[in-house]
Amino acid sequence: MIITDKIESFVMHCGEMGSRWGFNRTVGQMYGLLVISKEPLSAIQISEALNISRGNVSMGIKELQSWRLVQVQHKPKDRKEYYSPAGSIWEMAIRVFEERRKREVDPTLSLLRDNLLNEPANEEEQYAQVKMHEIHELLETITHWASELQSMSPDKLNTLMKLGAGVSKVIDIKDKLLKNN
Amino acid sequence: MIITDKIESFVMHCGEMGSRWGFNRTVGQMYGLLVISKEPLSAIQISEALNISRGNVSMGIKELQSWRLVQVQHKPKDRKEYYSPAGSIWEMAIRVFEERRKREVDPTLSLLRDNLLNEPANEEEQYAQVKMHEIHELLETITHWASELQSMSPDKLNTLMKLGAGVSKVIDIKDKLLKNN
DNA sequence: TTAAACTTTCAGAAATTACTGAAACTTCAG
DNA sequence: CTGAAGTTTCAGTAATTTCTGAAAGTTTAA
Repeated sequence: MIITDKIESFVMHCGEMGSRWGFNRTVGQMYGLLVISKEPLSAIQISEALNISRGNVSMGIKELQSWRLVQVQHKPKDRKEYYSPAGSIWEMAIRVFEERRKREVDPTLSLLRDNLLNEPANEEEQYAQVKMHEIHELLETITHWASELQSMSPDKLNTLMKLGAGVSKVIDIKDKLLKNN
Repeated sequence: MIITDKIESFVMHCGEMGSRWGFNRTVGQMYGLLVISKEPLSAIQISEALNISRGNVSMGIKELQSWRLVQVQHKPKDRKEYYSPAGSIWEMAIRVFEERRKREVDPTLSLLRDNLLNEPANEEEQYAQVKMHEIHELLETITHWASELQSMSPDKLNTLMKLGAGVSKVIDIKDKLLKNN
């Protein structure tokens, strides 16, 4: 585990960004390290490379597993567990996206659904409910869309993204075709 | 500022989700409160409704302004500043999305760009660089796509989202049409 | 079984982040 | 000007989150 400057700067950056991405500094560093390491790493190697305690590594791995971002491997004649990133960069992005949706949006959707069941008791609540309804609708539309996109193949999705705003024109054409029929 | 149970549960929820959405508890509560309040609120009203100090409200408003999520208003014959959410629910979502991209993705893109300029010094770095390149490409594609989507009218975007995975078929049709010409 | 080699857990310490409240600052009516 | 009505700042404190390291737990080879 020789960590050169270049690798270190990337790993440290992942640490700094960690909390913005939804985990904490060391978990961010750990993931960064695993992603750019050619070989899977053992808990001890991670703890030495990042100067953190063995226990912390264990908790961090657990956290990364809850995000479905790491994989455990074993080497022959060795009882240690070795960790490596689960899936391609593309899958990593999908998973982070998906997990964040679960943590950031789903609880809100469920709260809103509950609140929308009761009749508003006064004018203030009436207004509040209208707003909650708007938010609910928007979040529903977005999550539904997101899950449909996720079900597309990476390949198709790539085409779609590269198409960019051009998709708007394609939709216009479709509308015209439909009218003519 | 009568806060009924229903309104309170929403506001408190925004508080709990606050840190996941990128700000802290009180900032989340403040924003939730502003969103479901029919009338703009003064700093004092916010501080009383949420039981937080006047100074904290000031800092929170500053934070929300940095996200471009609140607007200041004035009432005639009144020197106080009144705050209300900036823009529709739709715009709110766009802004949160945009600001988060700035904070969560842009710094990483710039780090990756810098790192990719130098030649890898050894095999480990070689591998690291390949990975960084993959990440860079993915993030570029996504941010570029996101900014194109943002430039579409809410209306078009809505059509697109409602179309969902169906967009894939539309693209297929387009490809066929192109081949025939 | 045993014990070595490993992993996990968790109470308490350390580090970080958020909040308060008082002082400093700003604005404006008289 | 002056001072009343407001806003902002920030040092110190409170609350929360993260990290450590030792103890408990697990697995497996012999």
